[in-house]
Amino acid sequence: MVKPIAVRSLHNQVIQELGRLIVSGELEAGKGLPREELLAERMNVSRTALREAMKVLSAKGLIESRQKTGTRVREAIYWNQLDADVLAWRCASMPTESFVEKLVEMREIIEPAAAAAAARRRTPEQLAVIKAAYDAMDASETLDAWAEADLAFHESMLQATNNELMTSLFSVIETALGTYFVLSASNSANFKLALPQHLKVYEAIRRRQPEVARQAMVKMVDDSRNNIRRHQANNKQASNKASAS
Amino acid sequence: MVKPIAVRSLHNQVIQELGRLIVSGELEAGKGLPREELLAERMNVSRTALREAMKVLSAKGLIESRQKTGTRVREAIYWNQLDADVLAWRCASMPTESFVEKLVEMREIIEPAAAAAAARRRTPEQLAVIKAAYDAMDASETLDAWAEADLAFHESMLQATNNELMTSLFSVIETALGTYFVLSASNSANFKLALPQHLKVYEAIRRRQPEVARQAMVKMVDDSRNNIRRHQANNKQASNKASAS
DNA sequence: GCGATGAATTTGTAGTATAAATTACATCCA
DNA sequence: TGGATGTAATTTATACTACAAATTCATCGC
Repeated sequence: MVKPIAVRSLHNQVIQELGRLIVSGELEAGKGLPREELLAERMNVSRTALREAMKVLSAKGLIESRQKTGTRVREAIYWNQLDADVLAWRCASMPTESFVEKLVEMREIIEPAAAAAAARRRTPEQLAVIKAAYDAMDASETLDAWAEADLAFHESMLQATNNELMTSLFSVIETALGTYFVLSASNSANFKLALPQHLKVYEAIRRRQPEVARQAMVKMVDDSRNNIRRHQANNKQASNKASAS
Repeated sequence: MVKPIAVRSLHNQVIQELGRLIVSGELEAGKGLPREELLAERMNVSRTALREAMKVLSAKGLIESRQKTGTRVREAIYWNQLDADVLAWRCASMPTESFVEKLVEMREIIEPAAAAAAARRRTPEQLAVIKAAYDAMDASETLDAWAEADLAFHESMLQATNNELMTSLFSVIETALGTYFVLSASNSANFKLALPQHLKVYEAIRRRQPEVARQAMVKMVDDSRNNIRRHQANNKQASNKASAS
C-alpha cells in the first residue's frame, strides 16, 4: 500500500482543496484565481502557506502563475495525469464510465507486460513477497482485507519487474482497482472470485514462464473489465428503477 | 514538444539544483539535509524561496520533512519516476545502459499499444497532426530538425489514442527518444533511416488497422533498440581505444 | 494614429517572529 | 537499577510585513 502521508499540515489541506476544485472542473480552465492575498484570506491561511501549495499544484501542471497577470487554471492537457493526487482527485469527483474505461485500458497494456517481465527477472525475495500477498488474499474474510491484499499483490508484481518506471505506474493500477472495489462493494457476495486467476499468474512468475504469465494476466484484466460492465449495468438499472418509483 | 517553462525564477533554480543533486546520488538517501536556515544561506536564497522549492521536491517524492527531525532524502523507490523533471535529472546524470534499457522496455510496452489505440479511435484532425509531423520528418535536413519532428510524431500519436493517461506517458517516450538522439549524434550520417517505419505506422493509423499499426510500431522500437546497442558498442570500443592510446 | 513612457497591479523574494511537534535528556519514584 | 514521566531544546510550520521585479495598460506627446 502507498503511504497516506498525513494531510494534517495546512498547505497540504490547501493543496487537496484547490486540487479537487480544479480537477472536478468547479474552477474552470483558463479562468484566473483571485489574487494570492484575497485567496489566502478567503481560505483562512497565510499567503506563505497558500504559495507553498500553489507551487506544488503548479508542479503538477494544474495552474500557472505570472506576475501582474495572476494565476490561472491550465487546460487538462497539461495536467500530470499520472500523478497519484491528480488520479485520486479525478476519482473522487468523476468516476465516469469513460474514465473507468481509460483506467482499464491502461491495466490491459501495463499488467500483462509487467507479469511477463516479472516472470523473467524476479528475484527469490520478490517472489516471496508476491506469495505473501497471494496468501493474504486467500485468507481474507472481508472485502477490505481482500482489497488491501489485492493491491499488495499487484504492487509486488510491478516491483518484481525490476524496472522502477514500471513500478511507478502502480498509481494507475491502484486507482483502477480502487474504482473496481467500489463497484464490487454494491454486491459483495463473493469477492474472492479472482483468486484462481491470481494463483495462475503467481505460478507462472514462480516458474519463470513470461508468456504464460502474460496470458494469465490478460485473462484477469479481461474478467475484471467484464465484471465492471456488469456492475455498471446493474447499478444503472437499479438507479433507473429507483428514480421511476 | 513540451514547454520548457522558463527556469529563471529563484525557487525553480533551487528545485533544479537540489533535484539534480538528489537524483544523481550526490545527496545520499536517508541522509538529512542541513536545516533550512543554513541551507538557504548556503544557496544564497531566502528561507521562503527554499521552502517553496522543498515543497515541490517533496511532492515529487524526493524528500521528506518532519519537525525537529529535519529534512531527509527519500529512497529512490518513493520517487515519482514518471515525473518529467525526475526523468530529466536521471538522464542528465546517469544515462547508464541499464537506465536506457528500462526506457526502451517502456517504449516496447507503451507505443505498440498506443499505435493500435490510435488506429481505432483517432479523429480526422488528429490524423492530420500526425501527418504534419511525418511530413516535417521527411523534410528535415538536420538531426535537430528530425528530432523535433520525431518527438511531435510520437506525441501526436499518443494524443490520438484519446486516453489522456496514455498521453501523459509522453514524458517517458520523450526521454527515451532523447537519449537515442544523443547516441545517434555520434555518427549522424543518415538519421532518416527510420522514416519508412513511421510511414507504415501512419498509414495503418490512417486506414484504421490496429493490428497493422501495432506490428509496425513493434518493429520501429525493435530497430531503435538494435541501433542503440550498436551505438553503445561503438562508443565503448572508441573509448577503449582512446584510453589505450 | 502611433510610439514611448510611466503608473498600477500582481507575483516573487526577503526577513522576522512565533507556533507546533518531536526528540532527547534529566529527574523522580518504586 | 529500571522505568516512567515531564521538561527543555531543536527544527519545521505558519504568519506577517516589506520591498523587488515584471508586465499590463493607459496616458501623454508628437
